[in-house]
Amino acid sequence: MFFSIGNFSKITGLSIDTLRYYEKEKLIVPERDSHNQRRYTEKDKTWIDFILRLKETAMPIREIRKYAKLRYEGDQTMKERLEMLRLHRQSILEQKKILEDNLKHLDRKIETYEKEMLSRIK
Amino acid sequence: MFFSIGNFSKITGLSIDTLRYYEKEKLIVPERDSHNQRRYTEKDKTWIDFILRLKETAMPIREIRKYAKLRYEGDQTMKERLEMLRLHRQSILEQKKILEDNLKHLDRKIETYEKEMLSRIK
DNA sequence: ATTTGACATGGAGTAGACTCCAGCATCTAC
DNA sequence: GTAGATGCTGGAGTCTACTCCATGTCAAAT
Repeated sequence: MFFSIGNFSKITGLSIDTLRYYEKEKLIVPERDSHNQRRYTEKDKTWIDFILRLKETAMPIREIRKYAKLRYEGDQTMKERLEMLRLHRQSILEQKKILEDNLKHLDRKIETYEKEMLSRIK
Repeated sequence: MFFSIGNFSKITGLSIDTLRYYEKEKLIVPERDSHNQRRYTEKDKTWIDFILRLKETAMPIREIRKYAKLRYEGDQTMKERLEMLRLHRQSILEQKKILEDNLKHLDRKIETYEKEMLSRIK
């Protein structure tokens, strides 16, 4: 089964322009049919879902491109990719820590505000 | 005690240009001395630390400006600010959830990769 | 008295990640 | 056989958040 760029846009939620931009940046490079139109596959769907996860965890396109390059090079780059994933895992843990720290701080601030509001009513 | 923009830059870790940019965006507007030079205070330090926390939790400058405006308007805007903080708290929880979900997924992927690597050695 | 250093302003430039557009090809429906 | 939908390319434009630059003021050091 293949998807045209329009359909792939719908199932991924990415705009057609974004898909073409990602292709220009070599993140995802679909095959072309006899009329030079893009044919995205199920595999492309799996791949873009992972790309989106990398984006959600703040990986810049430059870095995703590095990973994509390895991936398109095939199995012999597995070790290198695994290394990238391990590093990225660390980055996610750090992002989580920052959020948690800020959440704690925010909760204290909200509490202070609430007390202040109460004392104002009295 | 006052800080010149140079000193304030050092203690906040923000560049002088960024501080001036934040002022243009009305995030933090320090007093001026008789020579029109900026005089940042301890309060400004506390305030910018909070701004940085908002930035770390992905609040755009546009939104921080809204909060800053309320804050500069004084105590009567407290309720509104509290409401903003509560909403922002929700946003942090959502960001955390996304990270956690992605971490779980990444961990499974790493495991798969590791198994694949092992089976390759055999 | 002049050089140096920190500060000021207004405006231009940059990086990243899209987003939009003009001009052209192809397929389908009427 | 023409209109409309969909696709293609190359390149320009947009938005956010800075970052850099030219020009100018002022005070302290030499």
